[in-house]
Amino acid sequence: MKATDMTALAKTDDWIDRFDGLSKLEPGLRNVLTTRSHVVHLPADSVIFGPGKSPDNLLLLLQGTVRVQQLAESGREVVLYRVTAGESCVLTTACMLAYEDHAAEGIAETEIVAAAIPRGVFDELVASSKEFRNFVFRAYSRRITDLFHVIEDIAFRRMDIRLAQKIIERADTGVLKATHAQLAAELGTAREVISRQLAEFQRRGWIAQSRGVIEIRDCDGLRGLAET
Amino acid sequence: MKATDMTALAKTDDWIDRFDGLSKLEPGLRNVLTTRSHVVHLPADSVIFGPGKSPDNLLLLLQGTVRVQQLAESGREVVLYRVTAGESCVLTTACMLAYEDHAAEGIAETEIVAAAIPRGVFDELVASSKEFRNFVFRAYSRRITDLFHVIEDIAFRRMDIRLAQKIIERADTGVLKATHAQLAAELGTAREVISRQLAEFQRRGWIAQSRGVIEIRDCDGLRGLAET
DNA sequence: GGGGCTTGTGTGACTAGGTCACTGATCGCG
DNA sequence: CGCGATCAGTGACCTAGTCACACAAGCCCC
Repeated sequence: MKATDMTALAKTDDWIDRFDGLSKLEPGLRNVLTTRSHVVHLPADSVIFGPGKSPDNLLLLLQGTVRVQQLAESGREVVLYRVTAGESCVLTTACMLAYEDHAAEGIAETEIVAAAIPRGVFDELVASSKEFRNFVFRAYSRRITDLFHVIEDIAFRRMDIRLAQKIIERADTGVLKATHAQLAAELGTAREVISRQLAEFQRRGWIAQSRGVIEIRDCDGLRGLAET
Repeated sequence: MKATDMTALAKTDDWIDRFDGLSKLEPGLRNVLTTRSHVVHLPADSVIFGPGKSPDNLLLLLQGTVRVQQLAESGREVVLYRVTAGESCVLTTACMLAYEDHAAEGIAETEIVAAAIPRGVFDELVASSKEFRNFVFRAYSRRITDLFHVIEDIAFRRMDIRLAQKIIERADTGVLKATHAQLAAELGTAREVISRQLAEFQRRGWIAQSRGVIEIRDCDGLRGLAET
């Protein structure tokens, strides 16, 4: 995205319409949102929140994606979910600040443009708008569903199936740029496990590999496994 | 709890004070709560909510505990968290109804007494009371923290440690009434795994077992493992 | 109070997944 | 070109989950 576009975004309130649940917001409240929030730009790899760093703004993502992951002391990680443009970071604000320190952190996967709503404004909007309340609770619901899904995956699903799904899901035009270590962190397992599974996928002709890149060769093969 | 006590509860509004975040609620709203919610009694093992059964009341637990667990198609389960007296079931209402069908279900572990707040009243209270909003968001926060904890446990912690912790946590006066199968469901693993671990604990003199009962013999031994 | 049922527990053999300690490959860069 | 850093492959070993059982303890119900 070019700087000029970003400036345009910052100066208009049309970003509100990018959020499903907010488009029907009462005009007066739209105004509150636009005048009392500010559009922020963050570079890729920024830590949005993390242990000891709770944000005091609710972020509504306009551009880019945020990866929310859980870290263990051992250094291993799992990706919990991703927040994409048009979504909000609810868990990470209203929630986080209220309770203890979490082992979860949110990281900008790309450059990011977001509308930051201060805590007070958030509270005010929740109080005054049914639309906004629905927006917030729907966002919560989605995230919690995501968490349930992660738990189910980790506890009950086989690694080979989860890996095949992940490859299909994240491969853009048949190519996925990621190291084995990154995929391991994504799925909450060890690098060696990924290496071995990918070697097997390759042996079966489903993928081709090179340093940091996986190329899908037989998507149906992968899909066959993924849908088991 | 006797029936007479329950009736007394239903007729007074003093249950509100059992909830930390609600005791300072504005008098008018206390009234809304008591007149427009009703106290319900449920027998043990009632399914409060589950796949295809989303509740349309927010439950505030006065007596008893609710176990929230995730089921897989395979039949295996994990316990996600428990709601105890003085807590609310937020995830299971505001959340559930909004989004897709979950694989999670809530079950009464004991006989239950709860205040049921209809959806409309909930919305009204969220709109009109900052106290109530904080109550709700704090409850969300706690639950989500619980979920994070479950994910961390399942993904990164060893079974023997988790089992030792669970025994300590749930053993009442040194005795835990539970079958191996129940403990397995609790921790999201297989019955055989529990049987083997318990056999090992017994061999070390930490516990004694009989059908459906585990008795702690050496709590320090268990604790030593649990705190690894 | 001895059958038969149901439910709970023990066990061995096997597979999947995670850990450790390496080696070798590839890349970027001075 | 050579060097350090990052990425990938491998074998040995351990933990955990699966499968297919056998066996044991309580529970009716004559």
